[in-house]
Amino acid sequence: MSQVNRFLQSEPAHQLSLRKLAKMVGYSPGTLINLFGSYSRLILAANAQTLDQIAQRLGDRMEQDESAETRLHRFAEAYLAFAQEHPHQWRLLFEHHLDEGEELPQWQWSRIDRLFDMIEQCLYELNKNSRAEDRHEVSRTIWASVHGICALSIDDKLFARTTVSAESMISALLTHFLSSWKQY
Amino acid sequence: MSQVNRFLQSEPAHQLSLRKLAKMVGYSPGTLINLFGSYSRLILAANAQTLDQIAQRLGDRMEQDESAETRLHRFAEAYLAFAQEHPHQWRLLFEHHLDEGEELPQWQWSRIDRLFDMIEQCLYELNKNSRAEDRHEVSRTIWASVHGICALSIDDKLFARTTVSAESMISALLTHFLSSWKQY
DNA sequence: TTCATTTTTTGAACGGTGTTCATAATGGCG
DNA sequence: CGCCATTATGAACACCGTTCAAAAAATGAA
Repeated sequence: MSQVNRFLQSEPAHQLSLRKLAKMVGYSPGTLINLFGSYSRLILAANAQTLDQIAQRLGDRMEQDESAETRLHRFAEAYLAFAQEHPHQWRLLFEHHLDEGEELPQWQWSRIDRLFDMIEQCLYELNKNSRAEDRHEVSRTIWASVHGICALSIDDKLFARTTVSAESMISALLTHFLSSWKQY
Repeated sequence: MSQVNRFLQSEPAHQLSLRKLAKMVGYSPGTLINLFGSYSRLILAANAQTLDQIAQRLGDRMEQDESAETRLHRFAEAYLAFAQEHPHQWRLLFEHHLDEGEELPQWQWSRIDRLFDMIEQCLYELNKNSRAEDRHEVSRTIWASVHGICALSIDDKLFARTTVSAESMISALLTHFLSSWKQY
């Protein structure tokens, strides 16, 4: 069902509909719905694919053997780049709230975990005295912060008088935060 | 049209509809639409009210004469508190994308600006050598970061093995970031 | 008050949405 | 071929935001 994400390259998510999608792939609306269970779960499947794309890009960016700190910078830059290149797709990934139904598959969970592990590994290299639980929390803190900058940036809700670049904001965030954190 | 936000206290935004709202306030759907122009603009008006609520709470929290750094902490805590107390209302404020139509009114803009000014004032007290443009960008960076933590926290998308508290994440973020930033 | 004019409100209608389900088409295989 | 199980359909349902001619209400002048 990559047709979903292909649609989202050019049009926002709220323009997409089960019926349009059905016409696109040559199926009846009802067919799609008893294949995925519901429209919401279809979106969930598309989001799973999106997350795979992101995971792969971030994984690639992490393989280089630079310093832990610049690796974190590359990580965040890649994350921002994806959000900027595929804003509709990226937004859908986070704005879709699964409705009391099933949780997302745990192979998805594990893939997310692996990404956080990369961050935590960098944090370990930056401060080998740090406790594992701290690195766990800090990895979430950093990622959520970067995520917030990306989100408000692509929605143009930073309310800046002069347009500020998300790149430099992320860079400043990481530089200052890490410079303090890595010394306890 | 505070009935909108009253509804959002107990039910998510996607459960709300023009027709339900019309029944609630005793008007016909069509009446509401040629009063606000469209459903989207009605939501915009409700969001304006939400932003006023937030602005007032943050403003109150800033009047105390504590140190600049703890004032920033109070600021972020109040922001998080509102998001946690009114998650649907808060989400709608940021997930509603205005559709190619009008911009949000500029009295709204100025109210947002005033909030950022408070942050920038704290930043100035923390580092009087800082340049104004830097404070401008850093205020956005801090706010976007705090916002990201709030957003992922109330959506429960932090993917933490043990539930981590958003409060401590925000506190750590501000502490470490500012401790580095305030010395250039 | 009465009547004409402007403003406000309505409700039916339109095209769209996700979802259900009896029915129909299809595929596999003795 | 005939039978069964799987798969796909499309009409129907209840809802959505939006439009607009007509009706109701408010206004003001005579």
